Amino acid sequence: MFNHEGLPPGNFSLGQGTMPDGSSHYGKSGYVGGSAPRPSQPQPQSQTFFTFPSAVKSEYSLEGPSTPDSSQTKGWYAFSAPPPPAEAGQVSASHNLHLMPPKEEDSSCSSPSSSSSGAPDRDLRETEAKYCAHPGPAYYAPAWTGPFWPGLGSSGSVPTGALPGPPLPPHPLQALGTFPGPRPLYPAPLQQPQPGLGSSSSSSIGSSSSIVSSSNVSSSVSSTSGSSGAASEEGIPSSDSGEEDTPTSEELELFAKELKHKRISLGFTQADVGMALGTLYGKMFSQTTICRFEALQLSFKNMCKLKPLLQRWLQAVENTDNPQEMCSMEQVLAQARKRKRRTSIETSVKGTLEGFFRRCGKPTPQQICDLAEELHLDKDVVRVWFCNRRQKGKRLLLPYGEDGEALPYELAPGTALVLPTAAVPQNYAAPPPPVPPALYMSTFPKGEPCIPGMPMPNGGI
DNA sequence: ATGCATGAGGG
DNA sequence: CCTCATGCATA
Repeated sequence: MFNHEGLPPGNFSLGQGTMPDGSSHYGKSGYVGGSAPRPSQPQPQSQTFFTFPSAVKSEYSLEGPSTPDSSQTKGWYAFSAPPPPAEAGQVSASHNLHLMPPKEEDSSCSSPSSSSSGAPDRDLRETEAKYCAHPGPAYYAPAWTGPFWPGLGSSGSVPTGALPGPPLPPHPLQALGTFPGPRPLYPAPLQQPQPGLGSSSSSSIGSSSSIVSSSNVSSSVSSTSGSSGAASEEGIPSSDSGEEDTPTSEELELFAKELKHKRISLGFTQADVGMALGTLYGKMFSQTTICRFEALQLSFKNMCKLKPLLQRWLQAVENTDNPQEMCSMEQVLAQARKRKRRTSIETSVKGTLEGFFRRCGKPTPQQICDLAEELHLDKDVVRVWFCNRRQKGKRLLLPYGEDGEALPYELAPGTALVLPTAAVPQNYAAPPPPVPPALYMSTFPKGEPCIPGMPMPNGGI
């Protein structure tokens, strides 16, 4: 029934066959690891090393120059884990350990909403049933199609007109019109005090604090504002004049479109914009983020937070003679932070994970562990996969209130999933459920019910 | 455009 | 551990 909890951590992947083949990429070694001169970032990496919670954390390795095959160990554990060779576990385990995921039947999904208890499981809405007793309509697919922004859809889509013209406030930025000629990419590489913008700031959209202050960025800007530090607080956001306070979904959507449009017209890439923000505010963003912004794939809060910045950028480029100046530079930062190689999960494995996810969006550590073993993946990989999957689910399904509040509406099983057509960003036009159905079921024996939002008690850590 | 990863924060 | 905001690496 249950399994050993004490799985040898570290060794999942060591097994031989697993990773190597599956994930093809490893060979590439994009990283050169050490050599990079990294600008030491103020990251607290240190702790990482020591913490090793579950022992599995050994990944990264800069495998240095050579790691080729000799060790065959999959490339990534440079210092591969601890040696607890519990190989026995591997093999034998394979059969005795069965993940006990959620019992497929009823328990798990049956009442998706049964959670009525008020459980706010916003995510996992998609969980449905395919696997549940009834074959029902697999809502799964539909789920993906949707766009996400609640308000948007409703509006019927956007008037796509010109923006209402949010009053973009006259900002210091305008001063930018005349930039300091050579825009320094980043004001200050090392020092990034952006506590404000950081994730945490999320809390306050408008209130985000220090944005500008970071550095000289503002050589010109700051001066304008005068009070750099303090000002920052109000500076950016607020001044924007009251409007930035929580824009509606429609506004965000319109803005995103406008941004994209103008950006393209001006010939800028998403990366350029992200960088420009760095020059303007000292907080740079990646192409990824800009892309997601344009596609409305960020959380509502996050969108709200970024909008003012982008808005200012837009104004700046529009007002300047040579926009080119704002971007054009090229990415420089090579983050030398060694990052674990990106794991490439095989499609079939992904399908398995998806199948599991549908029944249980939040597996317990034990389940993760078992699943990892079963799939021959690192436990952390599995854990992260679920985290990302949940995040993705939310991103796509979570409805927002017009005013920005997330409305916890519970969807009736069938209804909600069918998202209202909204202005769909471009993606996901027709999302054929990427998951190959069935097949997986068998894999998981049913164990206890896994309620989507709740961690099972027993699974415990 | 997206998938997987990292890290800060919160519990 | 989880969520969230972000970003590198990739497809």
